[in-house]
Amino acid sequence: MSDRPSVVTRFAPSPTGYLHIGGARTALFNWLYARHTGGKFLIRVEDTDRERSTPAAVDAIFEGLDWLGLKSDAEPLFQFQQADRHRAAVQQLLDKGRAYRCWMSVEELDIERTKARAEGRAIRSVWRDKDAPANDKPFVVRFKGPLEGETVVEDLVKGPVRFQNKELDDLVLLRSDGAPTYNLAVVVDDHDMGVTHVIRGDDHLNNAARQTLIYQALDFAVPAFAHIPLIHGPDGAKLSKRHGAQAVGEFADMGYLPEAMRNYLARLGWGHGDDEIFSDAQAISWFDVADVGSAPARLDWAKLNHINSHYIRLADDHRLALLTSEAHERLGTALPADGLARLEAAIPLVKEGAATIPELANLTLFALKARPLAPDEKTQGLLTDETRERMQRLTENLAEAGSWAPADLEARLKDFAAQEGVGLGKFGPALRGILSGGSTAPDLASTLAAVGRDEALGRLQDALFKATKTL
RNA sequence: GGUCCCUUCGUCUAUCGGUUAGGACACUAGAUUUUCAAUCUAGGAAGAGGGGUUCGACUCCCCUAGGGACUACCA
Repeated sequence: MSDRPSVVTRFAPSPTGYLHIGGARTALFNWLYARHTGGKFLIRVEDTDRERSTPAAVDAIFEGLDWLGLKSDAEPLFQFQQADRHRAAVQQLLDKGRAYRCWMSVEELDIERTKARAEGRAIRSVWRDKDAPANDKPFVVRFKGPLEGETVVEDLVKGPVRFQNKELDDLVLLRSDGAPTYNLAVVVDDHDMGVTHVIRGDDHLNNAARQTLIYQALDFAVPAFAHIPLIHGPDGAKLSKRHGAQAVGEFADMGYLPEAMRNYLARLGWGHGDDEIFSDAQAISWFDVADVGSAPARLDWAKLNHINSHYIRLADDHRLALLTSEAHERLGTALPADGLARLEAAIPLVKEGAATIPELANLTLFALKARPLAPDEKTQGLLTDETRERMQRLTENLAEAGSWAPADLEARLKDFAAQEGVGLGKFGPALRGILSGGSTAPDLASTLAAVGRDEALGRLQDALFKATKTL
């Protein structure tokens, strides 16, 4: 009996840049499927292109996966390190007559390519059936694909996809410098890693047919394929810089929570009835690649915001305070020494109104300002003589408050309004303006309480009594 | 050009031959109101087009149109 888990999935990014949001979703689907089936989720870095692969990109990708909470069940594999194994597989193919050396020059290839294109057929090398001449010129090794018959890719998302073998060209397995190419390496590595389900982007569907042929030539079991559609921008075009963000790091910086990202990304292209908001545990128990939609989905910022605001409400206040303080630093807000404590006091009051962390930063501004607050124009306008005098009476009233608890403050404000014979609208806005310095703030009693007795009375005094008298 | 994939409200989706085509986001109107929100209620909004198959098609088949991928000694 084998102790190998029944399902093994993998995420195989090429380290040529940051972790793209589409790639993140691919990783998420692989992860979900592995978790759902009780299998394993592996990561393989496809760095066979030495020109374009960079260590910085490797770091960026792992950082992105880490942030998203997608951990590999084994040490990540670096494809380039398997090069010897890849070359051995090519030798095997050569020995079996399923591959051949090709001495076509770049120029010759160019000519053949344009010719083949004009004739609407796949390109063929003249060396496919020619004996090797005695020479030491550089050559590549190509796969010798069948010219007849068809290859069917049984795709879990798209259904069976049929390809005529004669349409598939003889792809390069080994470059002239002896380095293996992607199409060979994926097959060998996926086999060696025991991958049973290849879940990857739509853009690989055509390759799947060629790869299937290689699997067969090598006598490897062909894994199940699932080609998931790419994510498009809100306008339906391929996601690009002008859509706001592509890298998962950018989403993090924009104040989205990883759990919100997982929920949103899972919902993009996959669904479970009418469920919109669900936990990781629910996603894992419900997810099946076969249920992934076959059409590309567009990134919808409004919905992402909605889901994120849901998770912000659920999030722990201390965690939010930390994130919000980072956001404030990025925004250039001057944080007082007790900034974190002030944030933690203010966040429960405003978190329901925030869709992202920067919004939370904006909503907590009122609590962080240092005395004396610069009065904004609107508040100045509110302070007619009548209102100013009423506010002075209110300040004196508040100064006598025995309790600074929100409920008591609330009652006190109401009593004061009654005592003055006016509605809250007569002085509420002015009180708010003075307390917040013009920033938005929660309801008045909560704001008073969050700011604290001394600070609140101080702010009132600064605004109302500066030139006249002290309290 | 060739091969392949895709097509339900503005967006994400449900529907797996018989539904008043459902939900969510967004939007609109109203309620609430001490700012900004949030919240509550109500409302408008969809099967790309054309042929078939069938008693009956969003659902199955074909064609067209429109998107997209691949067509590298990139992955």
